Amino acid sequence: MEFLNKLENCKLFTEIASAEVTDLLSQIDLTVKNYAKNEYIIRRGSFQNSLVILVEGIIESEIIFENGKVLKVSEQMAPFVLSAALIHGKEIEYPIDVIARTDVTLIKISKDDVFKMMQSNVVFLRNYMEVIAERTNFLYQKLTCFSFRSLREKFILYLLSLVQDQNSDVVKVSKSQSELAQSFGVNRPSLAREVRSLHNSGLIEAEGKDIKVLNRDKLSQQLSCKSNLCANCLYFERKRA
Amino acid sequence: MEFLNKLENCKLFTEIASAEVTDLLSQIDLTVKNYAKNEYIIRRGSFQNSLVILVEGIIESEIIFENGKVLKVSEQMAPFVLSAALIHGKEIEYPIDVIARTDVTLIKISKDDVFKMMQSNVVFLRNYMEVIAERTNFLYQKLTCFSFRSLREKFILYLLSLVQDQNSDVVKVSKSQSELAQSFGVNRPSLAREVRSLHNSGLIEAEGKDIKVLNRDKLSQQLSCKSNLCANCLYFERKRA
DNA sequence: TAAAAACAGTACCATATGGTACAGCTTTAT
DNA sequence: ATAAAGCTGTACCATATGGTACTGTTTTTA
Repeated sequence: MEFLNKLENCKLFTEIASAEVTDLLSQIDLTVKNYAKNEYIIRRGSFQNSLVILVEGIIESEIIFENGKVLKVSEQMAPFVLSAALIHGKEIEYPIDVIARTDVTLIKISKDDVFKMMQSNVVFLRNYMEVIAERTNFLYQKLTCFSFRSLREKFILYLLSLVQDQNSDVVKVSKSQSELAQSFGVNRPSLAREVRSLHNSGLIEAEGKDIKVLNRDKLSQQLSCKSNLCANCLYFERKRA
Repeated sequence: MEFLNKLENCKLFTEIASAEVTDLLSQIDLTVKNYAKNEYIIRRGSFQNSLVILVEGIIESEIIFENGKVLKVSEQMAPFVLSAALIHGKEIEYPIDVIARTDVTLIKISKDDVFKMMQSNVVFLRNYMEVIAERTNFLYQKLTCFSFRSLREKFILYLLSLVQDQNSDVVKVSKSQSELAQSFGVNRPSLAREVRSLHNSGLIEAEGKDIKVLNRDKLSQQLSCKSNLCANCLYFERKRA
């Protein structure tokens, strides 16, 4: 059980003593799977019956359409729980593609075994429901952001979150423009144009991946509504402790 | 317990015998609440700790922004379960506004009591998870539709769903243009323009709320991707048996 | 280290949608 | 019955974004 310590870090097992976790897991079947970088882990349209716990590596959830368009939904690093809600539906086609962005190790637990664990440990049940609640909230926020925010606003929100994360007005963008554009659901040149526009209005200084926020307040004023929706964790979910 | 029969129709209690439902409910506290038409049931930004079961009437979930913009997320008629996932989160601000569209009766059950029921009845737990799975799927579909579909496509999908529902090429639109526009997240005149455009291209004959689909196939061909995402239940969730 | 791939910057034009305004019709409330 | 409110249809212009193409730079891969 070499993944035990990694599993324990996962939100599903917080506040459950090591011994109890071992006990819980001994009642069920775990499948350990490895995926190479860029391999598909789940395909959109398939039927999923297993809970997936990412114990090593980084994955990306995205929707890849027939016409080649891509919407990047989120990016997550281990430990992370996948498809906690969806496996409990009947005949639900998985709505997104999940792809390994690095080499990845994950654990699969069948739906039935998930139920077993829910019934045999209340804390696990609580944790599980909390994971689902957070994901649901994430989806609502994403939806909100998509229908209310212009590209300019999306980028500003992203910038402000970087400023907060890196605790500095001079930030380094870690994503490529194409990636960002895919997260925002827009064309890549459109994003580049918007960055230039913010630069030219004197709100930021952008040079490659280095961006200096010149006036945080003026930047915030560009937002059509101040509600803190979307401010955090919207585009890329944060690492969970 | 006058609402018992109505509660039993709710998805949460399917495949649970009447006697058992009574038993389950006797262990917990139910609060019955009434709301008048157009009253707010839940406000965006508030903290919700109770499961809400709609037993009578019609409600609407929407996001109303400070600048007056509105996105209609869904419309549901009794029996329906609300906030099944979100109440289990810690400090999650409710992401949508819920409004009574008719006079409404609903039942509230505290988060703790929900847990009690989950633990004391496996079928209830299963049903509960299924409700959450469906809602999650709905949100993903909505998100997908929002990022991939043009207004024209959204309207075509809506039309095709009407054709299917009413089982005829001549359909009656039951919603006002403003409502539809809010569901699609666009301006009202933009929608009107698009309807005119479809009419002028000879794909439909639109006169007021009566629309005749002249060529179902040609209409479908306008869709950028054929995937059956969004085809059903996307804009307005269907009545659940 | 060289070749290939990915990337950022930019230009150009097309088009979808936003925003506003107004007219005439229909439904709802008084 | 009348006034008020809400609805559809339409026009006009502004603007945000899409789509494509090309260039030069940086990073990755072989």
